[in-house]
Amino acid sequence: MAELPKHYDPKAIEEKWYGWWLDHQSFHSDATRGGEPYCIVIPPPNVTGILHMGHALNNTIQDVLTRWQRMCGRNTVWVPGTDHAGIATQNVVERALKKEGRGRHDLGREKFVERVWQWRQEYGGTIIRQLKRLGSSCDWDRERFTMDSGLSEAVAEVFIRLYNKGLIYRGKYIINWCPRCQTALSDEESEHKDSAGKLYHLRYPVSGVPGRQYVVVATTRPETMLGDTGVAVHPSDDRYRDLCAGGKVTLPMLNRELKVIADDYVDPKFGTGVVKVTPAHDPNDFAMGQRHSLPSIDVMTDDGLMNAEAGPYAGMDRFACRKKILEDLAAAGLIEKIEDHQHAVGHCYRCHTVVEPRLSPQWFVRMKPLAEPALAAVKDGRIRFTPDRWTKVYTEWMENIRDWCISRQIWWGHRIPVFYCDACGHQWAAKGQPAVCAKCGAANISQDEDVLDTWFSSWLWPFSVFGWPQQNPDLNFYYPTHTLVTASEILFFWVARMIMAGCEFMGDIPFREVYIHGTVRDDIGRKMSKSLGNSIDPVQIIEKYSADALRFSLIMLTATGQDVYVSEEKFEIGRNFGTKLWNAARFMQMQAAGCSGGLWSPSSTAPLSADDQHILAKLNECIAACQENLEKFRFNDYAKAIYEFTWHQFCDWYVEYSKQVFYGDDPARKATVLGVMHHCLSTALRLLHPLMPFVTEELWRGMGYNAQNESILTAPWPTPAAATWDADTIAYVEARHELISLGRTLRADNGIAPGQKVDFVIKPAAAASAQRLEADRAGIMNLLKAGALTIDAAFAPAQAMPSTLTPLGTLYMALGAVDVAAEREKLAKQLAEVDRNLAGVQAKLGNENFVSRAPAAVIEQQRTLLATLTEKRTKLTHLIEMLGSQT
RNA sequence: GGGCGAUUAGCUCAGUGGUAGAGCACCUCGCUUACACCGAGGGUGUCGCAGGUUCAAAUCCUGCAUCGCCCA
Repeated sequence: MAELPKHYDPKAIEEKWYGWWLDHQSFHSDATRGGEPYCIVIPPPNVTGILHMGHALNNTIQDVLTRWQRMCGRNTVWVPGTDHAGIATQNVVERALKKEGRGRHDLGREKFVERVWQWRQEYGGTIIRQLKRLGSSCDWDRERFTMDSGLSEAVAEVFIRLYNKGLIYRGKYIINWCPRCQTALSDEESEHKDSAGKLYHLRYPVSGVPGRQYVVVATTRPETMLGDTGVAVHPSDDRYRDLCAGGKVTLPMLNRELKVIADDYVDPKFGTGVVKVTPAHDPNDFAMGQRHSLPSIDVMTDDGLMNAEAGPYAGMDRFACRKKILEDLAAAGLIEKIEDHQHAVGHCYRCHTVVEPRLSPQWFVRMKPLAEPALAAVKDGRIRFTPDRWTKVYTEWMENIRDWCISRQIWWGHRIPVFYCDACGHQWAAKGQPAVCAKCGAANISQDEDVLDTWFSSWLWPFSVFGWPQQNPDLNFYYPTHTLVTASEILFFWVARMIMAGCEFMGDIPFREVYIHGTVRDDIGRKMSKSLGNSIDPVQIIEKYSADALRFSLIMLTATGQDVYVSEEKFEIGRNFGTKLWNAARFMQMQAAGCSGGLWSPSSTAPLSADDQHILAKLNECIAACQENLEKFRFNDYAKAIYEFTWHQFCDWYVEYSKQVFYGDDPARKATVLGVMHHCLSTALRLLHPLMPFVTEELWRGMGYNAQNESILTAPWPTPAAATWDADTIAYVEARHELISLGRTLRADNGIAPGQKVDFVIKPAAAASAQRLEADRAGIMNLLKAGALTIDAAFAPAQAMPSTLTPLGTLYMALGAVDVAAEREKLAKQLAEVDRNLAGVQAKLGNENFVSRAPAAVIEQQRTLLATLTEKRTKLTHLIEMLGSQT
């Protein structure tokens, strides 16, 4: 095979392998194939969306799980798709129309919806293409869209079932109205932002109460006073007994008489203890209005202007009206005071316009009955959240659940399947387009104008993607799905509702585990957003650093469930790691020539050196760590485990060790070492494949590991091998690594250039280590760049020599000229450190409480430490004495 | 106002009771035939503050401070 180029060039390779996987249906799963299923459904991205870092993280995690489980042999499917994003998509198309000088009403409903479909055909595939660039191993044959006919049927089915069960109702309630989108929003779609506002204290004239000219009410939205129909005080508030006993309060500007009511809702301690009551523009006021039969007066239009009820202010924008009404009140001397006031103001999650709480006829789902089984599913552990703390957030939301406003006053979406008969007034829910009234048979019927909230289709996703309500083998095989991977932002919007829908319509949970990852932020902690201009485009990162680098870096940075801080330089981690891996493979290719006979494999009986055994032991540890961390959703620890093994164990030590074998003249040893390397690399590639699918596939084939499994995608996930080595050997190699590092420090401290050879002497601490060191002489010399190496238990330096204590003995470096003062200082510092530690250990062991109460193992550990430190102290003292006798 | 999270090396973060760690950045030396997207070496940081529990606390408990998020 051709020699690999020096640098990995991802571009061509990523395209090549993604194409190959698609051509070979590698991501496709089929229920008829049987086996143990593993299933993930994608959180469907918005069809208008483009890939951002949040998607990149979310989908990388799903792909890691999917590829891992596929390699583990499960019949794995990751179902992709997009949602129709009612408001967002309609906004996009309306904007395009506006450029043509037209609005949706110019086209009419039917033509407009056609136009949206057209838009979707043309531009809706962007994010899907981007997910492919990322390497997502979705089963694209199963791609779904929430407006597909099948999914639309699911929506209708669900609506009708709930409607007939009495769980869907229509009524006039306070909802969040977006005057720009001109539609109702659910509570979850109204984002509360803290704003610096004002609290206006207004005087409302009073008559019929001696000594009281007016009452003072406080409000943050003075324009809503035009809809006031009452003022309220707390029933036990003695200050206002007189007012309740027959006072008359008049609304300024409109001279409307306001009813005085007493209601527990009023907080006597807030403001003056009197509140204005505006039932049509505030949820709490609405509730009070209901309790006291106050009329509700809506003073605004759909687009946020004041309507005829606002009298002289009719036609003004709501904020212009606020300004004008304050001027007028001030002129009339009716403003008592204005205070600064911090409060949360709802904003439309799509267009960020200030939401207007407003009385409006809308459709709602009664959530309480749906919430109970969904709450139980989490409480009894059938569904597990990771990190666990989300369980509490979920529980609290579910326990205080409020009804869900599902109607939207837009055209793009699933139209509410409710029909009205003009003849008999009958109202019913039905699929399709009934021709006549279900009750009286009259033909003049009409359908409700509203469409459903997009989430009303998303909450069915885990089963609607498999064809529900049609019963079929896929649904039986894949449902319930296994893992849901999502960000905390849509816990209420989506996750909670899916659980409710699963329990209600499938009679079973939709998934077993929910992994909630953090939000991707910029490197100073701000959420990435277009308006801040701080977002990093994942596609650009892929162009510059490769998809593998993007994926690896993101996961490496993501502590379980914590937010991720990214900046562009961070992606170098993944790129550098890919190159490192690539070059290790190149090195192995170059060594193949000098081997004779069969390469080592785990079934070989060829003798293994200590280093061979050590790297195999480390590989075992790595396999175990990858497995454990993936099982626990500790993706960054999984990434770190494979990174640490590949770079610091395999490349830093084993590859370096191998050089003296390859540069030597023992062909059988060469074959063994190369075989061990291939075993390590082919295993590491498989462990890494879920995270870096492209480079691992390229190397899998490039290194010729594809005899049994053409693609690494279906190669078996590694399991730890049976250990054929002993702990002493492994410990010895670790100790020797330490010796070599300490020797290098000696060199650096004494200013020896990296290439310069210098002689070393080891005075071994024990006979056993002397033997092993002797056997490893060549390797040690190589790694220390030693000119000569003496191993001598009786060694006593005839002159001053830089030295250091290692676990295997004292290491001396031969130098012509030695800076004795510097050497003495270094040793003195080490001695001080030993003394400090010694004091700590002695204090512990001298403490009777410690000895009597600490576990035996801890005491033993401290005793060993005491012995080690004492010995170290003796040796250091000796070294210093030796120096002292020199000049 | 309620809840949750964070506070550890210059930066980003691991570390859930037993001698403080990683990556990056930075400094020194080196283009030694896998790799300069590299190698070797370099870490005293009041583990936010104050109490408490314990033989032993970055780790458990309480309070406080600062920052962030969610919900009212």
